[in-house]
Amino acid sequence: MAERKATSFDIAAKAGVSQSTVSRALRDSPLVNPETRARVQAIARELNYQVDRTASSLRTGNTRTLALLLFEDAPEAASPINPFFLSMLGSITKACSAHDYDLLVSFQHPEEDWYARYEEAHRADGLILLGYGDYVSAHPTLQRLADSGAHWVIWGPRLNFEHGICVGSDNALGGYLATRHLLKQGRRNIAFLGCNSEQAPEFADRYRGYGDALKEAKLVADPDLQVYAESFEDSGANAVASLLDAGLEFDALVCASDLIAIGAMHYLQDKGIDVPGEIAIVGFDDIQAAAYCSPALTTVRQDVKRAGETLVNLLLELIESGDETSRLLEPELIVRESCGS
Amino acid sequence: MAERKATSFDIAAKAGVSQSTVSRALRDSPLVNPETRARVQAIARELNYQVDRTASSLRTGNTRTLALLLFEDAPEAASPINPFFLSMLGSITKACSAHDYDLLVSFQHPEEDWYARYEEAHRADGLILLGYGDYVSAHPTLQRLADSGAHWVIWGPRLNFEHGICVGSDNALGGYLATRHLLKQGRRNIAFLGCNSEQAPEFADRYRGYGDALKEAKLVADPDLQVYAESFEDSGANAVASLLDAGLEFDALVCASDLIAIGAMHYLQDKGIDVPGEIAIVGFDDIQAAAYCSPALTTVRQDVKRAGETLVNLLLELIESGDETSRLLEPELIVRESCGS
DNA sequence: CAATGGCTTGCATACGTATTCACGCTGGCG
DNA sequence: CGCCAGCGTGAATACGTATGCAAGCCATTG
Repeated sequence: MAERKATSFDIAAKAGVSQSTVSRALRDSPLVNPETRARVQAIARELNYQVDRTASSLRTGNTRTLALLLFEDAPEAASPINPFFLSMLGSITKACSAHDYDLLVSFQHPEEDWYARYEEAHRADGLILLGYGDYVSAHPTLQRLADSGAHWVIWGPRLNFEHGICVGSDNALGGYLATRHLLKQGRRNIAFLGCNSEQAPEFADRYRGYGDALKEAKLVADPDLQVYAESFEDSGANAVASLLDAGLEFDALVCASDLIAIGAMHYLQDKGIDVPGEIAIVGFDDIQAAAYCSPALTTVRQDVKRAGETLVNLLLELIESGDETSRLLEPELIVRESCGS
Repeated sequence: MAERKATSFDIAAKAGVSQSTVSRALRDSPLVNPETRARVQAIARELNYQVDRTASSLRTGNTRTLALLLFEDAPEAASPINPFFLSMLGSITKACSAHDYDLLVSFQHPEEDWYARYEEAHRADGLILLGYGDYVSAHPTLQRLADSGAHWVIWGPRLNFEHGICVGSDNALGGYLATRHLLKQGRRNIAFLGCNSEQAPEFADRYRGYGDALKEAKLVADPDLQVYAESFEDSGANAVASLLDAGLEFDALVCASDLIAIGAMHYLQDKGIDVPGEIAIVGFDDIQAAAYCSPALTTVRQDVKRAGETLVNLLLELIESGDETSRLLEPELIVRESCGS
């Protein structure tokens, strides 16, 4: 069957009506006689007719498609994708399906001038930007995007652009919950892994929450126990190693991400240190691996399903009504084994 | 800037040439004078002009877009996506980017009549089908797709359709490698978890490889040690529980997927049984969590990166030259801790 | 009986691009 | 000096759909 695809004209001919009527009938327009509509729709089914979305988009000006732009630190094909973003991708895809929208997915080299490609090229009605803060929000082209009147949402901390909206977790609250829980367990020397990240400004908020919880407990955070880490296992291992090497006393770790936590946990276990017996650990994100490792990782869950739905819903409302506001989602502490409860 | 988007006519006016010339210049046609071309391109840049892909597609008949259809057992938004497919999604996305193609991602309810939506509706030039075998390959609409002359590739075991090509792992080889390795470690009572899966026919090939390795070692597979499981943690736990409850002797598990292996491993650990001391475990897939669990899981890696590239490359060649053949990819044994090496 | 209005339908056009066809101009050659 | 070749350009059109506008028909009403 290399035959030409059926068009609305073919249906029109077969139904003995005009192409306009076919178009209206297929879109359930009230203008067309119910009988005619039924006849046209029957013929359309019979011919396996599908509206040509390309032509339809050209005519109507909208694509019923959203574009997801993923910003990764290392966009080479070799590197694995951050598992948290991968889950977000899954939930966003499902949220789009639910609204009968299609989703274009694409990786972006942060250095590239990605600004124009999608909305400009009339490929999508709106954009979802996903990636660790600095790689996206500090990008000069984001300003251009904001100025362009395009429809977009971004995952991450709130930004001050006139157009475009932000959806993110309340990272400070998350850091606070993690730390308070450890304090309730009686831990007193709590270190924080993930300060001064260049990669992820959201870590700074988590760190702030950690400080708040200590302050509330009338404790002073020991500056030596607050160390740098990025969201990789290696980095978590290095961070905890530096603490051990310095001979510091600590009985718990609040980690700015699960990858850091898992790296740190494995390092401690390799050194024969019991987790959570000697050192309790709390992570952040609740990636899938958090539940699988031993001991299972207590962590601050960012509800990926709700996040994806929120991003998509807000973007669609923004497209339709043009008016929406940024949102902050509440994270949730998931207590497993690594915190010693 | 709510202004109208610039069109090729705007550029034409500004450059003092016709729209035809603009179109040719932007596509680097040799027909147009190099000077004119440079001038036109400069103006296009200046106006932030982007070719309207919708109109372009309508005219040329191709979209430079592929569609990825993901078939999941439980398409409700609540359920998490199988991590192996999620990684494939990532690698396919990257492979498309590398070819400057866009990727449409969409979940499919297996019961639905998904056949027509993409190529038919002129949304994509080709289709990639991804999901556990039966949900896709046994579907009646796949036959319609195969008959329709559409361009598509499917991940999984080879199928006999006239059109369309299959890319999959050599699952039998994988099962063989896993089992042979355990035999080399001196294990003799090796159970297999994942027989008779309704979900995943590829498990049957893995099981066959397991049998081949035993036969090669002149061992007879104990039928009691070959149990049913689907690719969920719970199912793995149940499977190994049934072995323990039956009081059977075994010193190793070959699992048809990593999720099964992780479920089984945790169950054994809960019962105070040492892995790999008393029981060695090998999984299949090499999902991210395999490296993170304790002990780290020895597993048969399906090279997700190469798989994604192969799917995309073959599909593109199929679209362009119309002639390609199915491929079988070699899996690789990744030795970690859970096998007791 | 004429006028009005509601209900259906068809005609014509626009969306923005890519490409076929035709044409004008320049220079070389007979 | 005239003709032809070839390069560069423009005019016109097609891709398939959605929709504003106009018109036809029938029934109702004054």
